[in-house]
Amino acid sequence: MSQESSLKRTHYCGDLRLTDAGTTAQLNGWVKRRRDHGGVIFADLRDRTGITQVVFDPQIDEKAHAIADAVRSEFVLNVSGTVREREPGELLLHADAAYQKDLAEGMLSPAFRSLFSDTDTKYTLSEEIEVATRVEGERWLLTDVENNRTYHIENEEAGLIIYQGTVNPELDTGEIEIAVDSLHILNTAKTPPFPVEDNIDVAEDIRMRYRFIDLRRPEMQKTLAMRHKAALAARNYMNEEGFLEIETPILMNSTPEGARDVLVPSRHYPGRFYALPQSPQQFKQILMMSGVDRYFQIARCFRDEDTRSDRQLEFTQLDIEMSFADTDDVLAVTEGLMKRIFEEAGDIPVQTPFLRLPYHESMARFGNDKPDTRFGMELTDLSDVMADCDFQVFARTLASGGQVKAIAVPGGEDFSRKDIDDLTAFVATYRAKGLAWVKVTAEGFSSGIVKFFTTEQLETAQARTGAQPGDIMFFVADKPKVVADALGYLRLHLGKKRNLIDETQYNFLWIVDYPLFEWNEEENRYEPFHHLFTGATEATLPLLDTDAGKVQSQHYDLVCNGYEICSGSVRIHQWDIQQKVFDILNITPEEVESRFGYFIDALAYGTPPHAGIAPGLDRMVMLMRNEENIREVIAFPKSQQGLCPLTHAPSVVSEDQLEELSIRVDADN
RNA sequence: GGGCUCGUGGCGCAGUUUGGUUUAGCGCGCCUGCCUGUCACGCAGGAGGUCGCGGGUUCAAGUCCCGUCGGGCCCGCCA
Repeated sequence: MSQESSLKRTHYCGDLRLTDAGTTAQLNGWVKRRRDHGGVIFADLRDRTGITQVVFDPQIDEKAHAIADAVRSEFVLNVSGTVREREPGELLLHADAAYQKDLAEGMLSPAFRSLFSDTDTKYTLSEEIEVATRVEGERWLLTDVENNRTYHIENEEAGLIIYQGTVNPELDTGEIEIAVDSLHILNTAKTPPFPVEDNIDVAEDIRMRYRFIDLRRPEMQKTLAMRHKAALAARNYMNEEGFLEIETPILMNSTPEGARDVLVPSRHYPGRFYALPQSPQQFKQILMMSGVDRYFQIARCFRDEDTRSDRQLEFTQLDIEMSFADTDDVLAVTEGLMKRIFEEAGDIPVQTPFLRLPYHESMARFGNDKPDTRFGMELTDLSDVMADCDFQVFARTLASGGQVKAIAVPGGEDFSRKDIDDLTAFVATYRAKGLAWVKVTAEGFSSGIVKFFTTEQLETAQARTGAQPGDIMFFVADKPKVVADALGYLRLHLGKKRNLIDETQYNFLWIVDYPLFEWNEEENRYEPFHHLFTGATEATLPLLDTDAGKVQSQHYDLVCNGYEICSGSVRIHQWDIQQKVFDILNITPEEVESRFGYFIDALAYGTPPHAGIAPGLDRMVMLMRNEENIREVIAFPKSQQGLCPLTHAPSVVSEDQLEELSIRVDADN
C-alpha cells in the first residue's frame, strides 16, 4: 500500500456511532486536546464534522502509545484502530429533583452527599467537588476532584438520575472511542494562540490574524457550511424557476452616482480607471434587453465606504432580474427563494406571503424603513395634543413645524437618573437635543415636567403609547427626521437591552410604496430616492409632469428583524419616461450621453418590461446564525479600516508597477 | 471627516483614578516529572513581560502630558 492510500480515512470524526462498534476505522484530524494518564493517553480528534475520542493504550499498541507521548494540541494525526463501545453509563442512583438546588449552587448538602456513600462507600464524595452545568436545569457534570471520579446527572421525570461511566453524553460520538493500533503524526503544530473551541473569549483582531485557526472552531465551520448551503439552495431554486446564471464583468465603468467606487487603474489607458461593480445593475438590465428573460448571479459587489458591523467593503448579493414581470412576480419569486434558503440552509420555517408595509407607515411607526417587528414600543405622534402645552420645548418645536413623538418602555419605571442620562446621550448621537420622560406609576404621572401638561394631555399620551402603570414614556421633539432617528434607534436599543426580542422569531416584511424622488433642501433639487432607473407606479405616473415629489416608485425592500436583506424595483423600460426622470433630475442630454449612452441606446431597441431584486447573502447568513457582525459570516473579512488582517492588503506596490500604470503617489498620504 | 473606547507574558484580565511596598499580580495555556478511564483529567515543580510605538514632565512613569500606530462601536457616508 502506498503511503497515500494508507492514510485514506474511512470516516469523518463526527461519523461513528455505537452501531459501528467492533469494526475498524481510520480517521484524519486535528488534536483538540490530549489527556495523558501515564498508562493511557486520550486525545480528542477533530475535523469539520465533529470530534471522536481516540485512546492510545500500550496494551493495544505500544508503538502508537509511545508516539502519542509527543502529540500536542492541533497536531495533525492519522489514526486507525477498532471502534470500541465505551462503558455504558452505569446507573448509580436516583435522587429527588429537590437536589437540583444543590447542583445549581455547586454546594452539595450533607443529605445529597450521603446519597452517594449510602449507595456504596467507594462513592463517598470528597470535599473538593466541582459541578458543571451542561444544560440549565437538565444536565450536570459532577467531578469529585480528589477521588478523580466523574458523575453524569440528568433531570428526568422521575427525578435526578446519577450515573457513572465513560460515556460522554456531550459528544455525538460519545458512546464509542477508537482503540488505536496505528498512529501517524502527519504534522506537528505550534501551540495555538487560542484554543480551538466555541465560546472563546479572544479579541477579534487576534482571531483574524490567525483566521486559519479560528475557522477550525465548530461554530465557524457551521457558518461556512451554512453559507454554502444557502448559496446552493439559491442556485437550485433559481434554476428550477427558469433563471440562467450569467457572469457580468468585475472590471467596469465608474458610476458617479451612489457609493464611492473601488477603482482599478488601466495600464493601456493612462489616467483611466476601471471600477469594481457596486452591483451588476446596468449589466443585468442589459441582459433583459438581450432576451435572457430570467437572470441571476451570486455576485460580489464593492462599495468603498466606511464599514459598520453589518457592512463590508466587498459583499455578496444574489442578483436577480426578470422580464415581463411586475412587482407581484418579483415578490413571489423572492418569497419562494427566502423560504427555500431559510428552510434548507437554516432549518428555519418561513411563512409566505410576507406582509407589505407602506414606506410612510413604517417611518411613522418605527422611525425607519427597516423595522424590527419582533417587539412593540412603536412610535406615536403627539404633535396635535402637545401644540398648546406649557412645556416650551414641545410648544416651540411644534410652532416651527417640528414634531413630538413618544414611545412607552414596559417596566421602565425602574430607570434611574443615570439610566436616563445615558439614554439622553444615546439619542444625542442622532442629533436629538433632549429626551423628555414621564413615568406612569400606580399613583399617577411622575416627572419633573408633569406640571407643564394637562392631565388630559398626559392621558392621551398614555393611551396612544399604550403605557401601563410601571412603564416610562420617552418623548422627542424636533424635526421629523431627528425624531424618527432618535426614537427609532432608542426603540431598538431598549428592545435589545430589555430583552423584549424573541430571538427565535423571523419577521419578514416588505416595505413598499416608496417615493420616487427625494427633495434635497441644501441643493434645492430632486434626487432619486433609490436609483435612476426605478419605475413609477402607473397610478402616480402622470404626476411626473405636475408634482414629482408625490410620484410613487415601484421599489420594494425586504426586511427581516431590523435588517434590509433585499432591495429591488420594477425598472423603467420606456425611453420617454426615462427622459422625464432625467429632466426632473436636471441631467443634461450631454451628461446622459456620456454617462449612460450605451444604456439609453439599448433601451430604444426593444426593451421588455423588467424588474429585479438583490438579496444580500451575508445578511441572510447573519440572520440565520443570529450574528450581529458581518465579519462572523465571511471567511476572510476586512477590518473596519479596510485592511485584510491576514494578508495585510492593500499593499505598497513597486515603482515599476506604478510606472507601468503612469501613477505617481503623493507620499504625504 | 468626526465622537467614544480599548491596547499590560501565548490568551483573557487586575493594577493607571491620587506617579514611589509590585521584584508588575491573577486565571487559562505552555514546559518538565508522576499518574491506566479521562473528556475543562489530576498532582508536583518550572519558564515566560521593550506595560502598542515615539517624545516629554519628574529624583522616579504601566500610571501624568503631547504625538503616533493598531483594533472595535457609532455619527457622517452607504442611489
